[in-house]
Amino acid sequence: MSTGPKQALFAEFATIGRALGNAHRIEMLEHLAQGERGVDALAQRVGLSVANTSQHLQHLRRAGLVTSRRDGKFILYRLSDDSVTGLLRTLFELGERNLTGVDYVLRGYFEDRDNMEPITREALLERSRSGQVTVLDLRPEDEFAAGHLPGAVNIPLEELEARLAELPDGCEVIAYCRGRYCVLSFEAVATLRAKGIKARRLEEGMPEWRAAGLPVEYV
Amino acid sequence: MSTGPKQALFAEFATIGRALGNAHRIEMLEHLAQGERGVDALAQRVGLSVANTSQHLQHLRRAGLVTSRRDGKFILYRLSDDSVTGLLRTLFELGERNLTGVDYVLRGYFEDRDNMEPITREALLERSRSGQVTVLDLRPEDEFAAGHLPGAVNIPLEELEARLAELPDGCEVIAYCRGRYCVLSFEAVATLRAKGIKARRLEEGMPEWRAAGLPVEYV
DNA sequence: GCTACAATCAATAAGTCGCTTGAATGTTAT
DNA sequence: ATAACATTCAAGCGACTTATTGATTGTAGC
Repeated sequence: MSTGPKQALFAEFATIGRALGNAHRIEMLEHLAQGERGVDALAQRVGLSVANTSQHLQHLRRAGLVTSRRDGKFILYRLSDDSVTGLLRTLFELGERNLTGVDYVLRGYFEDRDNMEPITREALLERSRSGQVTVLDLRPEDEFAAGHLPGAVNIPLEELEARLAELPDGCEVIAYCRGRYCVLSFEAVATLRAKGIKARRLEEGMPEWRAAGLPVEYV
Repeated sequence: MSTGPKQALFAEFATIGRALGNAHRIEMLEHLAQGERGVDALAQRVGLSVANTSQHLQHLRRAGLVTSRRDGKFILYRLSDDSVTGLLRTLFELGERNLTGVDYVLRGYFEDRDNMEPITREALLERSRSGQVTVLDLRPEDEFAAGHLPGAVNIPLEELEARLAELPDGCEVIAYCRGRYCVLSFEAVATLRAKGIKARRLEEGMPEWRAAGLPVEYV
């Protein structure tokens, strides 16, 4: 009926919605939440062609979710705003609460999700003060270098089995990675338990930790 | 590349994004944030055919954003969760900050947005305690009846010019409606000022007021 | 039962999205 | 300059989305 300013505004907001309406783009946002990246690097991580990745990124930019800057040959993209992480988090929480499909996937893939019961940030802080735990970061080295939890050990998931010896004995391992739904830590916990090592997942990942204003280490 | 659980999860979350990726659906959500509605009633308010509205609503339901219940001949839809309002709000804030188009629309339509400078909830609470202001609700009567600001006067926008006499003299009018971007209050402020009445907009609308846990009147 | 009405379904046409391919632009290093 | 590389553009294809139409299901009231 009326096609006034309200419709025009909502049409604008809808472009943000559409930008979030694709699994690849959400995955890209999760990666960019770790730090800025070039197109090629991102393309590799999400397993898409460079041209395709570039188009997705422009889609995200049109929606105001990412910005870019040139650095020599590279064009580096990053989240345009800390609140993008917040938007993603709200999206995830809502999905986990109201979408049956989410629960289905989580249960289907990680049979015993009950045993996977994650530990919260607060609980981790408390327990790490008394030195009872080893904090394990499963992301690639460059993401680890761009900021990680204080005192965390970095072993990228692919190398975990080969480098089990680096983990101190008798300590419970708390694994974390990119975010709430990043699978690295899920797989790590499964691997560790199969080897008889006590392990649990941290509820959330690096961006949420950062967003909560908790200390970040760059060593 | 890998099409693991992460991709499956993100695909689920993307359905929420797609649901938000259409201006009509966002408008529907804003209406449903006022209270539950039948398909026909909603269709009229957003100016779409019933069949089309029904399809949009099913889209929203698939995304877990709305639920429905049967009441006699009617099927009433409502937001499935208070956090949907929160998601919308985050979306709006992000858009207002990062989308040039939003600013363009706001400026283009309401030439002197500076004069429109809205008043915050807190400021309204403070000033209304000393009785200096008239709070004006511009929504249709049924939405007013489903909950409104304490002490508010209800004059639907279409009737405003005819019912100016109902407003007390010498009092500044604070106008509000469905939400941050609902135009009713914008138009009302313009109308009132043209008549020489001091008027300002409340920054946000009913759902945000409710979400903030502030008192709601049902008289 | 039959009628009236609310809502959904099914089929369609026009438009948009997502991915691929190959060419074009822009920057660095030789 | 020229070569090498990162990124973007442009065209094209198949798949999905949106709005319309008319038929269908389900409920209330006679």
